[in-house]
Amino acid sequence: MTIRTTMEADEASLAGAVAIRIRDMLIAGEFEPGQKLSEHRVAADFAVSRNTLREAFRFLTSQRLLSYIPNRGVFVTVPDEAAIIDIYRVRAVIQRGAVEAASRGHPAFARMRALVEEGRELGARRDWQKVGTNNMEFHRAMVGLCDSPRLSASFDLVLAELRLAFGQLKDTAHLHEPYIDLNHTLLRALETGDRPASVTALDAYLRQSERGVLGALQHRKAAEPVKSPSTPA
Amino acid sequence: MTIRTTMEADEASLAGAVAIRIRDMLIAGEFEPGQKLSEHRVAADFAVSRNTLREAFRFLTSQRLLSYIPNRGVFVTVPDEAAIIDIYRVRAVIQRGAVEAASRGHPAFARMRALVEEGRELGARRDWQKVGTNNMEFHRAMVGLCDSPRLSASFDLVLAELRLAFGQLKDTAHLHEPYIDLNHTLLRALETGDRPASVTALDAYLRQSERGVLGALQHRKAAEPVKSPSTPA
DNA sequence: TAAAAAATATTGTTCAACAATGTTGATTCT
DNA sequence: AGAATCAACATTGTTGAACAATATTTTTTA
Repeated sequence: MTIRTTMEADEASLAGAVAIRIRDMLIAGEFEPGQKLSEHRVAADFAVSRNTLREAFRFLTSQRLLSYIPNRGVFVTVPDEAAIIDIYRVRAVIQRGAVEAASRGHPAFARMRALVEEGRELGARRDWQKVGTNNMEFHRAMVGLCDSPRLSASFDLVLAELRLAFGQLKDTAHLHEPYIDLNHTLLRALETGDRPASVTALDAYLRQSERGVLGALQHRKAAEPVKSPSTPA
Repeated sequence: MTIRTTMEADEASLAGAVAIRIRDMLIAGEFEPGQKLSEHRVAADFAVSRNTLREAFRFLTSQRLLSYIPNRGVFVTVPDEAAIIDIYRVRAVIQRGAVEAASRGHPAFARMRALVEEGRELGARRDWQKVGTNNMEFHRAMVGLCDSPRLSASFDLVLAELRLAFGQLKDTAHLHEPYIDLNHTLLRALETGDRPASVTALDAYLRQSERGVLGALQHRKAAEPVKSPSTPA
C-alpha cells in the first residue's frame, strides 16, 4: 500500500530494484567512465528482460547518472569540469538555504552530531572510503534542516552525481580527511545559531571540496578509446 | 548525434514523446485529479504499446506528476497543501540563489524584460491563461541568472508540479493578474543590483502567489470518489 | 447482511519478432 | 596505400502476445 512518489527508486518493481543495483555499482566505480552499457549484455547480467532494463535505464538517465544517445545506447556519464562546478553551485544554493532554515533544536542536529562523531572515529581508523560516505550523509542531514522533501530530493540527485564522479577518480584516499573538522566547525556554528559564521564555514567547506574534486579530476581513469563519446554529459 | 541528459524528456523516443504529450495534458488539466490511468486504455489512446507507455509513466512518476502504487497502477498526482508549501520553499531557496547570482548585464535580464512587456500586453487583453504561462516563464528566466542547468532543471520540476496543481483548480482566472506588477518591481530591483530590494520583492511575490494557490486549493475539482487514493502525493 | 469464494480485470514481466539505425569489414576505385 | 562504397552484421526501438501475481468485482453461501 506504500505510495511511491519515486524520488527514491522504488525497489518494489524489478526495474526499480535493478536501477538501484546499477546506481550503486555506478557510485562504487564498478564501470569505466563513459562505458557503453549494452541492453543485451546488461539484461543478461542482471537476469531481467530488455524491456525491464530499459525502464531502469530511463530512470537512471533522468538522474543524470547515465547518458542516453538515441539509437546508440546508454553510457556511463562522465561528469566533466563544468558538471562539477554546476553541482557545487547547486550545493551552495541549497545548503545556504539550509543555513537560513536552521532553527534551534531541530532534529537534524542530532543526526549531524552523531555523524560528526562517527566521522571522527572513521578518520582515526583511516577508513577513508567510509569517511567519504559519512561526509555525504552529514551534508544530507544538513539539508534536512529545510524540512523540504523536494529540496532533499534535488540535493540527493547532485550528491549521487558527485559520488559518480568520485567513483571515477583514483587517489581519492585522503580527499575527505580535512572535511571531518570542517563539518564539525560548521555544525557548531549552526547549532549556536550564528548565521554569518555558518555561511563562512559552509563556503570554506564547499570551496575546499570543490577544489579537491576538480584537482583529482585531472588524473581520471581513462575511458574506453572510441567506444564512448568524448563528452556524454 | 544529440546527447540527451534528459531533463527535457527526449522527444526522440516514442516513450519520451508520449511522456511530453501526457505531461502537457496533465498541465492543461485534461485529467481529473487523482484519476487512475489504466495502462491498457492510455496505451490504446496514444496508440503505443504498454511497454512503451510504462517507460513514459516511469518518467512522469520520477517528475512527481504521476503517482505510482505498486500493483495498483498510476494516478494523476493531486498536490496537497503540504506539496504547495514545499514547492514554494524550493522556489524561495532557488530564487534567492538567483538574486545572489544576479550580475549586471546578464543575458537573462533581456528575456525577463521582454516577458514583463509581454505580460503587460496579455494582461491588457485579459488573456489570463497566457498571463499565467508568461509569469512562469518570467521566473524560469530569473533562475537563468544562476547559469546552472541543474538548478534550472530542479526549478522546472517544481514549476511543472505547480502547473499541475493549477490545472486542477478552477476560478484561476484573475489569479495571475497582480503578478504582472510584482514581476516588474522585482526585475527593476534586480537590474539595479539592489539585493535587499530584490529579496523583498521576491518574498512579496512568493508570499502572495503561495497564498493565492493555497486559497484556490480549497475549492478544487472533485476527485473520483473511491477509484483513487485520498492522498496519492 | 456479511463473510467467503469464485470470476474477472489489471499490473508485472518476459519473450520473440521485426523495422530502423549504427557499426564493421570487405571491396573497389583512384 | 588510402579513401569511398556497399554489403553484412549488431544494436536499439517498438510491438504484441503470453502468463504469473496481485487487485477488484461479483456471486455464492452461511
